[in-house]
Amino acid sequence: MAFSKGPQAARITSTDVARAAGVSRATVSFVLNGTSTARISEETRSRVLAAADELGYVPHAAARSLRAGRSDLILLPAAVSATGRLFSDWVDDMETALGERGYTVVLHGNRSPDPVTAARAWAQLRPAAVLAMAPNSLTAEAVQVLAQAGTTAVLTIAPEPMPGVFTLLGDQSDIGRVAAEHLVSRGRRRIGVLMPTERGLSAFAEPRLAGIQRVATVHGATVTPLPMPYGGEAASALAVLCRELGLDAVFGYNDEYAALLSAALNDHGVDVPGQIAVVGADDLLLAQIVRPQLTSVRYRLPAADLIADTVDSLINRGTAEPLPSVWFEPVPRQSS
Amino acid sequence: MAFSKGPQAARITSTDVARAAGVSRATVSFVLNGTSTARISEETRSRVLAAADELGYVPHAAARSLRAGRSDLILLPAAVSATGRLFSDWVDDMETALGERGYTVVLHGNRSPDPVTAARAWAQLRPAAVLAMAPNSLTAEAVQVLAQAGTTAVLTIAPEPMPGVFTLLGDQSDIGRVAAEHLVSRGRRRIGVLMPTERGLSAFAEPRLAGIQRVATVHGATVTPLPMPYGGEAASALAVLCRELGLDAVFGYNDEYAALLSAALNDHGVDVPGQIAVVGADDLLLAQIVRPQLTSVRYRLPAADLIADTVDSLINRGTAEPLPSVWFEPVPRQSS
DNA sequence: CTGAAAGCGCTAACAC
DNA sequence: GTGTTAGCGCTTTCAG
Repeated sequence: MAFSKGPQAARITSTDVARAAGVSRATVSFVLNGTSTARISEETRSRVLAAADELGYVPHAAARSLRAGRSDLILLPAAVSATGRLFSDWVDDMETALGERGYTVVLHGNRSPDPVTAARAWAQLRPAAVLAMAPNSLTAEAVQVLAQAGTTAVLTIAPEPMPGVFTLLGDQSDIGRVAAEHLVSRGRRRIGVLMPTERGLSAFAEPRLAGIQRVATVHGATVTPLPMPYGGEAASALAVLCRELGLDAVFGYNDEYAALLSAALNDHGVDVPGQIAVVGADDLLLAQIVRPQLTSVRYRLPAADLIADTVDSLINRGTAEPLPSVWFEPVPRQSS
Repeated sequence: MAFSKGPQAARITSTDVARAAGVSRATVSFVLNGTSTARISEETRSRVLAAADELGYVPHAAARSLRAGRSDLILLPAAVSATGRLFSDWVDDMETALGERGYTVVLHGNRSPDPVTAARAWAQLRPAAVLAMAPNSLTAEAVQVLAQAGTTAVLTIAPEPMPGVFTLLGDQSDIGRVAAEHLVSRGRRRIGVLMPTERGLSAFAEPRLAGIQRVATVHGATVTPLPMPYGGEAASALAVLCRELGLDAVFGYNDEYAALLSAALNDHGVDVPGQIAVVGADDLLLAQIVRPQLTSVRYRLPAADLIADTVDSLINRGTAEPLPSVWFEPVPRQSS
């Protein structure tokens, strides 16, 4: 496709609007922001609005927040690809809820090697709030970086409260714990744990593994970590390995990986759950689609509206009421 | 969890760095941006760098781009939840590829009723580029809004070139066409078309339906649109309806919806593909996991690196070489 | 009720 | 080589 740039369109600023409406820039600002300290006549008001509309004026967010000293940007660090449907639906709801409260939500795919580097990248944008939902995405130093950039509304999920951060109490290792307790109660003792090799997922996978190991130790079960990239051949190879190792159960990291492995086991003539039980996590619809239907671990976050109110309060008052913990429960189905 | 705001951290600006290093703000700027017009002594350079590091200085992106008249922000309007794995992997690759080229990629979940409103929301951020990959997310007027905001690097996918926009040639209706041709060649004549009711998806679903209708008309097949929300009960109800309507094939919108329906058909004793053939789209791994394995339509986008180069060229030179079209092909499996 | 004026933090001519 | 200076587009006192 041939493509060449059209003529550069004129850049419209509030000065242009002011000139067109025959008022000062200050008046334009008052009208457009509905500032109540200044009373603007209805006639002036509509003239300004008409001029802005006519010229196709769009305010410059950067200039606005630079001057105002606050921004309406909320940063949600998350790699889309590392996002199951459960979380992405929640993100969607958060965007809606925060949008209704006047914020601009933006997802920032996080390619940083460590929390401080990541925090620096976020801090450049001077967001009003950062919602760091991935485990271990924050350290004290990272929080400090954000604070120095003026972002004091920081929210995260962690096993215990982090200083200076609004912490949603929740522990990924509980997912492992719940899954392991379920498997052990079903008599399984040789548990494999699928570890996805995709970047960004080990932060979730490691604690899940740890949770399983804790339960296993108590009940004298063995735990074997099984690295696996998301793909059919890898799953097939791993299915063979599972049989060779004589495992009687696999925790599949989440439903997607678990379903992949379960199908591969099936292809290799391994009966699920007869020979090997498989448990996933996230309780995606996928778990109900596949056969055998997949046992899963569901987690629930507080409702988006509740969290949005919290974030809003954090931004405006610097403090917020505690929220209920993140909460995990097993959903037994055919695969275990 | 109780939470209260800690002490407000001091805001560090380049002035602070300059003072700490005993130089002017200009010198700080030169050092930090590696501006080559000014020669800075190695000694000054390292003193500035040390001071910046010491103070934990993070540049203010808004101030920077306000002054420089250009931003390194690239906006990718996309609702995470409306994103299949195929697309989200591509997004991930784009973030990496553009990140390597010095850009900050940000996803903007698009809750706007129309393209112009959406464009206005994007334009507020004055991005260097907008990658509007969802069909029909752009109109001439929306492009105009972006151009007035200084965003001339706009990329989209559309059936034919849009003026002022770098258009990746590709037509969602081809997905429907490919699917319908496949079904017709297998002797199917009573085709149902699953239409997801989730917001944001009709832009994809409508053209796919249109593509199917075109093929059906030619071959004397009937087409029945079947609205369905993403969920187990809805799928179940629809399975019953499919049987009642005497359909012999269903195009499932994409693999996720198709798999859901296929499982529901199975639950209701309908043989797939014996009685009803099911075809998905996107060729997700899911299609290989489910039984019967799902026939799908795969599409391929040009490689992320290629598109990143195009975007870079669009930003810096205002023009770019044509790219290969988006490309669709059927992937026959057991379900049809 | 409206306008003049002072910056927010930063960059890039242009001086020295 | 390094510093001075003039803004980028906007908000917000403070006068009138």
